[in-house]
Amino acid sequence: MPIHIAIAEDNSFALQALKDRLTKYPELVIKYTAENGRELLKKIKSKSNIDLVLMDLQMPEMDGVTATAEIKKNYPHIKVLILTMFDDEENLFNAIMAGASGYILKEDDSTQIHEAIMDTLTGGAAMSPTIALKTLKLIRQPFAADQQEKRDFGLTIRELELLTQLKNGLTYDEIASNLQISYHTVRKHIENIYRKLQVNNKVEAINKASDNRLT
Amino acid sequence: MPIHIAIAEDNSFALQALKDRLTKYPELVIKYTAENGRELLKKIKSKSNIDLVLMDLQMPEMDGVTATAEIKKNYPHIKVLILTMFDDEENLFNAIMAGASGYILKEDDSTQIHEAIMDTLTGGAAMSPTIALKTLKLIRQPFAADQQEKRDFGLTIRELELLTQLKNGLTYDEIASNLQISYHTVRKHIENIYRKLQVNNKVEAINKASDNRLT
DNA sequence: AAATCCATACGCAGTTCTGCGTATTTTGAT
DNA sequence: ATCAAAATACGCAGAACTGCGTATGGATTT
Repeated sequence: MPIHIAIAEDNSFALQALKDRLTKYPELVIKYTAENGRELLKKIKSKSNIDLVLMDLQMPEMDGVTATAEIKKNYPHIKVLILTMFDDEENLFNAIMAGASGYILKEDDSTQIHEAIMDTLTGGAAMSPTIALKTLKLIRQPFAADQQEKRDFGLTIRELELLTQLKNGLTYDEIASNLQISYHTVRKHIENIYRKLQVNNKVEAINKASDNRLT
Repeated sequence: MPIHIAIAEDNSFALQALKDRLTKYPELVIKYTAENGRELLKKIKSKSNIDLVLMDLQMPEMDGVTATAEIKKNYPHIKVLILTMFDDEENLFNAIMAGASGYILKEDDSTQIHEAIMDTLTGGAAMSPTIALKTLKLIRQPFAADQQEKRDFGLTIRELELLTQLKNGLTYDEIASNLQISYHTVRKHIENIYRKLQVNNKVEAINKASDNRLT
């Protein structure tokens, strides 16, 4: 069964190089190409249906992230694979957020490209280790806090104020000035906070407060 | 530089098969093995430092998910790669939540195992397309609206490791011990991190890293 | 071959933080 | 009005951190 592909790439040299690599797999049929996101969207609208888009990120008129978002909004069944270079992680991540199914490197050989396309169309996602790790970390975030029950440790209002100042990275002197109390008082409050939270330094106190949603 | 590895696997046949495949790469040094999570934790505590654990999921006494969580809590610098079969996605996902850096299939050949280990130790994550897609879907839900400007400040992988240790509230001495480098080196790294992030203390560095999703 | 970046390592001086003890004043509840 | 808790305040000693200068070896790039 042929796989219908569209390509968005403004650099004609890169485009040709990519097309050359795809010819090795006859089932990969390039239906049309575009030089930017806006042109791609027009062609998707007017031409025949496609299964997958290979999408560059930096393009004039409309960039790849925006184009990806538009495609997923209007044609959610079309998969988007991002064409990228190693040093473009920021946009790449945005593209994944916008709905891309993964990405391939511009220097990938035909085998790797084919594999990424197949992974994508069979219900997977093509992702480099670096991007994979970023997503793992993001995914862990909201769950980490829910794992343990939250306590309030009997902190007073004033102590919570101090904790907020600590969290902002202020020194004891700065906190004293902010709250209009002496350095010594700041210290005593923080001693009490540490005892209640059972920690021994700023960072631990901040983490524990954050884990328990005290600040 | 040798990579120090521990293995937790209760099936002696599978263990031997894995060890055989690792011998192809002399830099991968198996420091010790364990038949369950509890035994592994004991050995980590009592024996020399390791870089990475290859972890089975189904084990008696203490399963791989629990063991992973324990390791990441107490030794966040140790990477965990899960040993799994294709039909084990549920636990696998839990393991990733618990802090695993990725996984390898029990039937992977030595090349794939080596690649996964290297990906992991150089700051990436080893993930199959199937698992990758699961994480992508999860990640898009809660954070779709979250597109602020993020920078990476040119931090190196090593510096990001240091940042993670800082975030956990460790002292310089503890970090030095965890990463097996001198106290002086820890300080120099942190000085460089502060300069790149343009901050002057731990708390500010941690906040800035967190704001920009560096950790 | 030279230049650059990265990771490693050390010392000095100064700042900031932490634990412990002590003490007075203010506030709120009985 | 009294009692308890909370907030305020001070000093000492030691631990931890920070800024700055310097240096070396390895890896990468030019």
